[in-house]
This record gives sequence, structure tokens and C-alpha cells, in this order.
Amino acid sequence: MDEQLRREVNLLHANLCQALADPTRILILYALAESPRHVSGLAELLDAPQSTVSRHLKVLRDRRLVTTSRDGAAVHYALADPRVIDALDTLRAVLTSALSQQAALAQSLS
Amino acid sequence: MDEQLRREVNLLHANLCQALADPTRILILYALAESPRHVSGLAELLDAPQSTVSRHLKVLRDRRLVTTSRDGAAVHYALADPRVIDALDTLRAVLTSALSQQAALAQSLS
DNA sequence: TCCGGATAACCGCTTGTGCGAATACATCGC
DNA sequence: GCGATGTATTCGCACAAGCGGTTATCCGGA
Repeated sequence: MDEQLRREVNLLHANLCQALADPTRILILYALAESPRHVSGLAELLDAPQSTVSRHLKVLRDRRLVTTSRDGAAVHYALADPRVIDALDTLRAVLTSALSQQAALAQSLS
Repeated sequence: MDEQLRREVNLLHANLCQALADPTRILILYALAESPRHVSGLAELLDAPQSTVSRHLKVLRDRRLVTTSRDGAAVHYALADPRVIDALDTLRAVLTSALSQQAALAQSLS
């Protein structure tokens, strides 16, 4: 198979898809898309310890999906690229189609 | 946090994002987007045993990302929803931006 | 019956996660 | 400048889940 595409997909996966491979991180991205927040705010929002949130943020940070800026003692997190949300919304649309299709199928069988 | 969004994201993750959490499956999706194929064709393309390919295909099939149809003794696999590729391409665009940004940063530091 | 494909069980391995504890970092009062 | 405090990151550990590969089995259509 095409080595070029292979490398590119590996890059894509390693850099982005893996970051989306955890529901908590997707929630963080949506939360940040709504409005930038501090770590403590996210922790409260997600009802998780700071250490857990911080580690998820590190994953997103390393892949440059979020940007950071100091705000006094706190750290401000914001979405780096809104297109990530676009992509997720596209996937949600796909999911909606698949589910309704599935529902129609189930109905036709009942 | 909003229980509604929480459930929806969990659904999104469980149904789609998890399917994209493996580079082999992404390659399969791109391969099918290019042209529908048989299992044996995919196995050859990916240079992997049939059982491995079949297992990946099961994941994609269960999540309705691919469709199947019999073609004589063989089974024809096709991409169920081209929007998945759209979403992946969007992510590739995000990745490209992030990488060029990173390169520019590295250059400014050297 | 033969072939393409699906499924299952098993193994070894890697990776990711959550959590708590410990550590850095910045600010404030003195 | 120096601790004290609130905030964030990192570390260590135990645990679960996923993947690859092999093997074997079952199923469907030619």
C-alpha cells in the first residue's frame, strides 16, 4: 500500500486521533469551545481530580489542540483550532444518520 | 456539567471515535474511500492476516462505518458515509496547521 | 467439496487510565 | 527576601483494555 499515505495516516493518528480516543478529552474540547477555562474550572465541571484533568490537558497540549496562557497563579486553557469542533460535529452528524438508520431498520423488523 | 452533552459525547466516543483510535482502521477507511474492496484485497493491501483485518472490519461494521454486500463468494466492503473522510480530512488540515506552526516556532528559536 | 470470510479463544505485549502523593510555580502578606 | 497559600504539573502504582498473531472452527456460496 502507498507508503506516503501510510505515513501520513500514522501521523494523523498519533497526533490527533489518539487525542480524541478518550471521552473525557472530547468533553474538555467542547467545554473549551464554549468558553476558555482554568484547570480548576474544568476539574469542577468534569467532577474529576485536578491531576486527572491536568494529564488529559497535557495530551491535548502536546498535540497543540489547546493553547495555554498564564493568568496569575492559574493557567488559562483555550481551544487552539475550532476546526477540531467542526470535525467532531461532522462525526456527530454521521452518528445521527447511523442511529436513525439503525432505528428504521429495527422498526421494519418488528 | 451538562448531562445531555455528556451522554452525547459518550455516545460519540463509543460509536465513532473509538473506531478511529487505531491507525490500521483509518487506513482501511481511506482504502475503501478510494475504492470498495474485498477482505482479501484489504489483507493484501495492509499486509496483515485475514483474521486481523476481519477483526478490524467487525469494529467498523458494528459502528456502521462500512457496508457489506455479497459478491459471489467474496464480500464487498464499502464506505458507509463519506463524511467520515471529510472529518478525517479536516483533522488533517488541523494537523498541517499545527505542524507548520511548530516548525515556524522551532525556526524562530534557532 | 473447495474457497473466501467470520468468529472465537488464547497469549504476550503495549498503552492508557485513574487516583493519591509529592513536587513546582506564582502570588500575597510580612 | 521569605514563608504561607492556592494552583497546576508530574510521578508512582495498580488496573483494565486493546492490539497483533496464531490456531481452530464454522458458514456461505460456487
